[in-house]
Amino acid sequence: MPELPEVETIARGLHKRVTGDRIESVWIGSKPEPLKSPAAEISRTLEGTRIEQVRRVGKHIVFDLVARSKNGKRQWIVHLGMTGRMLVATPDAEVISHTHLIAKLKSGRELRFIDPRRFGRLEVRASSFEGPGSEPLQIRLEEFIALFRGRKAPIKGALLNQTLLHGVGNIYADEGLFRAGIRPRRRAGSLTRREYARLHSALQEVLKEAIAAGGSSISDYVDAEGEEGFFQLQHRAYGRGGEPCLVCKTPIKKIVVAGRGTHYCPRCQC
DNA sequence: ATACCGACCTGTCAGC
DNA sequence: TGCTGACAGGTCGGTA
Repeated sequence: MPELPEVETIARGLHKRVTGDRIESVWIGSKPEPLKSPAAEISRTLEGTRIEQVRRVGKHIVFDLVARSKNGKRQWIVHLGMTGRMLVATPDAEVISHTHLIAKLKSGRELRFIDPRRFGRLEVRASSFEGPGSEPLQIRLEEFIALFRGRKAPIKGALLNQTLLHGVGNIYADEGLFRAGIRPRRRAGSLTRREYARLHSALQEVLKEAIAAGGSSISDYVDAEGEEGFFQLQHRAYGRGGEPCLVCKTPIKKIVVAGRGTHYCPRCQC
């Protein structure tokens, strides 16, 4: 589900609502599949800590936590997979199906992790989490070019590779390539300097606009307050297969690249 | 090292 | 109405 703008929106919402709160107890459901750390370790690590801040790294939500006694800094890393949600709820709110974790907070509120497809992952760590790749919103052009030089994979696939750039997923790869006028199947290493520059700024632009719109809600994305985003209304390529290009009216094509549904304009993108 | 492809899960929707 | 198959904001591990 969530790519950089959605995770950013969720992380900001969580930061606003739970910073300074304390995790009193943690319940983890009986199917502990969506975990990277063992369930007992997760509860033990979270319980009694104060939430110092919540932020996004790539597609991960990072909770920076401080234990009460020792100066034990620790982190709770959440990846939402395709369908994960992290909600702030009141205890009387109905516990919907596929709720895998509930953290009770001192304020009386709860953090709830819900994930129907269970592609999401929960992990606790002691050391600082850097994420697998570079931040799309921070990377400078030269470094951006260096990531893709020499690569034979299609540029779409390279954009999805989290060890290069982290945070870009299927929607924003398509939207970025559309805005940059570059076909998704072009070999990543074959772009001209001009094209890399266009892609670099197009990606940053679309990601920023999407954050400002609260992310894209296709079927089930909601932020920490349960609110939908509305950037899906501004998609120019993603999900528009067969519909006329907003620039030239040519029907948008839908193909498969790197195993993912891929949308592009055969006239505007070269 | 790099790239592809199926597997992992559940829900939904189109087509028959 | 109900079944089947395809598809979905993502990653991972095995294979070539």
